[in-house]
Amino acid sequence: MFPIDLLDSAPEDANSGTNPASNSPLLAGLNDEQLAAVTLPAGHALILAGAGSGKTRVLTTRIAWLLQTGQATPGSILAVTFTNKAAKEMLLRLSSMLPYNVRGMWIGTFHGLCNRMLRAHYQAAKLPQAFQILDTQDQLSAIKRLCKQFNVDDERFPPKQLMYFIAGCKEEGMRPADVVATDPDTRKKVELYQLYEEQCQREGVVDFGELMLRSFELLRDDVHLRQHYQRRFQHILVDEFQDTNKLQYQWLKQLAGEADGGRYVSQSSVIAVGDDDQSIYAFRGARVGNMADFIREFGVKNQIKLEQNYRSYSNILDCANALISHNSNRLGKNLRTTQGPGEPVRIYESPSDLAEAAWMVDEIKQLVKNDGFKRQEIAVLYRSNAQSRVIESALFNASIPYRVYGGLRFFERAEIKHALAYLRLLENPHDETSFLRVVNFPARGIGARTIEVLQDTARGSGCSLNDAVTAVGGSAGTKLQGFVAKLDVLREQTQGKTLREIIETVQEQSGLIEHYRNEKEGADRIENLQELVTAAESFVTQEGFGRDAVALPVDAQEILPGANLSQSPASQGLDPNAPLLDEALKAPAGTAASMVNEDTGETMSPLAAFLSHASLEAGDNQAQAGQDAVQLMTVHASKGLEFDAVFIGGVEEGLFPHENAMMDRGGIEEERRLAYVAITRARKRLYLSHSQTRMLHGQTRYNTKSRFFDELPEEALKWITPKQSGFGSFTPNSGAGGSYGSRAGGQFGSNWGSKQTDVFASPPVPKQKAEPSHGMKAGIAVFHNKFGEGKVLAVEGQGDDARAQVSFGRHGTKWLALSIAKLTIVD
DNA sequence: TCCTTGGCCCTTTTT
DNA sequence: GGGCCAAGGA
Repeated sequence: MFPIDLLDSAPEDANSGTNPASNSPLLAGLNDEQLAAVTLPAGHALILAGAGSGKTRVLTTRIAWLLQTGQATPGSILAVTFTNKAAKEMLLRLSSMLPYNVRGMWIGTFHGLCNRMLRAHYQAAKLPQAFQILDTQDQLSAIKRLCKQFNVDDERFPPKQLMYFIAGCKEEGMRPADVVATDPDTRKKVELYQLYEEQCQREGVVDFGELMLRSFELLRDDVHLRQHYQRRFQHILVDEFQDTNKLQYQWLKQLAGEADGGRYVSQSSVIAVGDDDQSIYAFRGARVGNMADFIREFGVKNQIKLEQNYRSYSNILDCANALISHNSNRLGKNLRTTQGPGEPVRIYESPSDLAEAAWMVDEIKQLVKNDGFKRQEIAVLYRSNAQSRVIESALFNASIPYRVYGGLRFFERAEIKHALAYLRLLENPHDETSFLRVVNFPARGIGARTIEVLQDTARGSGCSLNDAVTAVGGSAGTKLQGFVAKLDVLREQTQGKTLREIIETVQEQSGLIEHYRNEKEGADRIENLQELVTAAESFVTQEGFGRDAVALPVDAQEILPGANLSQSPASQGLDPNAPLLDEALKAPAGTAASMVNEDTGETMSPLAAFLSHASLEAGDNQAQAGQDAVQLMTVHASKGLEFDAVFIGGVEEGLFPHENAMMDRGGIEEERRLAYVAITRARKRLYLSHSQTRMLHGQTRYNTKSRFFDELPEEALKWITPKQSGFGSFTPNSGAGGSYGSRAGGQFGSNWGSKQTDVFASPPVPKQKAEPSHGMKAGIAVFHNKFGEGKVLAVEGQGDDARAQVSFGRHGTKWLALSIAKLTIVD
């Protein structure tokens, strides 16, 4: 057995000793590359940080070092990341290095910082003060509404596709007028894009792309504001630079002062940190090319590569390096480690996805039992979410705790969105997405027909739905007016209340709680609604509003002196030379935010801030953190994480690389980067597997092993075959379909035989227990005298203890002891 | 108005 | 296979 604890003390130790200049405790333990990056002189620089090379550490230490050596003030730093997770991590580390509150610093996600900027300058950005942020769900429903209104053929222009189109345009920085439309379809889409924009503006809402674009335009078009921020941010640090899209890069250029063609060039230093080999978000507009552009356009002299990897054994790194070397146009980088080769990377072929999952379960059991791995240090990664189901059920049947990342997150839950919609309407009654979401929820007799009349009326008189209700007659009008009156009453009742009180009042008065109380499965939802109160309370405390802060000011205009300001930047307190930040950092927390304050971003009441937070940060779905459970997630979701043991399933042509990515070279290269990311997650053990058959979308597919296997170094691999044989040999071309597997060359690659031990003579079937006598297994149909026909979801236990989980439709899902319940198997 | 049914779609995912 | 949505019946 491999001594797995060999590594446990390694990372920090391996870091030290190479650094002669570590006279500051801050710099202690950095290796030469890291030290050079942390102590870079002023000027633009690119840091190519390989996986596991201590990137976040370098970034945060750099910031702390700048501050400690007096080269920067907290307010002169802008640090931007992509995910809330990364931003939080950075803030957390910084706050442990720095003696003061780092919350007021401009550290956050692109969208979070844009939101902050737009809140502080909402008038210059031509937005209402209480503008609301649409998340993807909201955006889609807004687009659907628009399409309905203009009778758009949703066969020809599916709303989802329109949404991608609009988001894509915004990612490129294009307004409708900027889009070159050569064909009628595109012209129509541009027209709808224009209408969508008008709708959003009318309703006072912005989508994610708009946050970015609006903020960019604000900087571009308002010379005073731009110069102010350019002078202010002397140090700009960008994390995951390879994932920036065109617009984000332009935004950075505005802040860095490079965009004015030399007329105004700031003294700022931009440090971009990234890894071109880990760019995996091209499908949402990320442009690796930004790295090369950055080097050229900013005249970057300083490039530092962090290639020392503190995470993985060399067999794993060798695989990663060899694989990624097949990509073209790389900036060039090779991970190295001082750790030994470690275990070989294991590769497994299975006859079916079920067998693959069963093999994983067996291996996981051994890792835990024999090799002392913790379950939470074992991850199963897959290319697409659909793959998780089979693995989940295998783990479930083996009673191995697991946790699936991804899926529905807290703020995306229907009941939470309903509650938030009421809250948003308190702030902004013209937010039609929210209005329509709850106008008849809980049901109050306002049907589709009534809504239609209301929408027509509103359109006819050019006002919002909220304002149009008085113009609707009859009983329909009465009901609508009742709804609006209810909102008015709520707005009244919540004046001067704390956020907690507001949410509780709204949930109670809106009838949401009542509604879910009467619903069969409403208990969970009520629990979630209560959780919303808790979330709000901890938000308020964390943001420094103070628990008792008044969340809805009695009169916003009065409390917010910024509210009626001004066109001139001077009147917004934007004296470029004013020391903005130290004040902000010292500002006493605990009062309701009351100034237009760029450092906290709040022109906002706690309620407004919380609503922004809910849109920008959907909240995680990590149900029972802390439980020692195997981690299941997509490769995308695994970025930035690491595990002792990693399984990558479904490494097959068509799945990984994904068939939709095979059209062009760029697609394959992105898939390869994705595989690179997946491989570099592993510290000690790495398993790759592929399956000859796989059920996907209700069809059996026959996949060949991925081309990526051919790009791995043979000496780092171990091709494992099952110890036990059995079952008839697998015939690839049996069965229907075949459209997937019939690639030239047949099922097995040309160099297959040399690597695989006799695959046909003893088919690679993993160890399987003999079929239990009751014959129950997940997926089969059964009949029960009382509950009728049902489907077995899972089986566990043996002999007399054996029990099955069966879904009976209207009777729900039940666990039945097989020795007692009379279940017959239906063909 | 609510519930059932059938058709359709299906890569990855953050903000 | 399964989730979502629109349509149709009670």
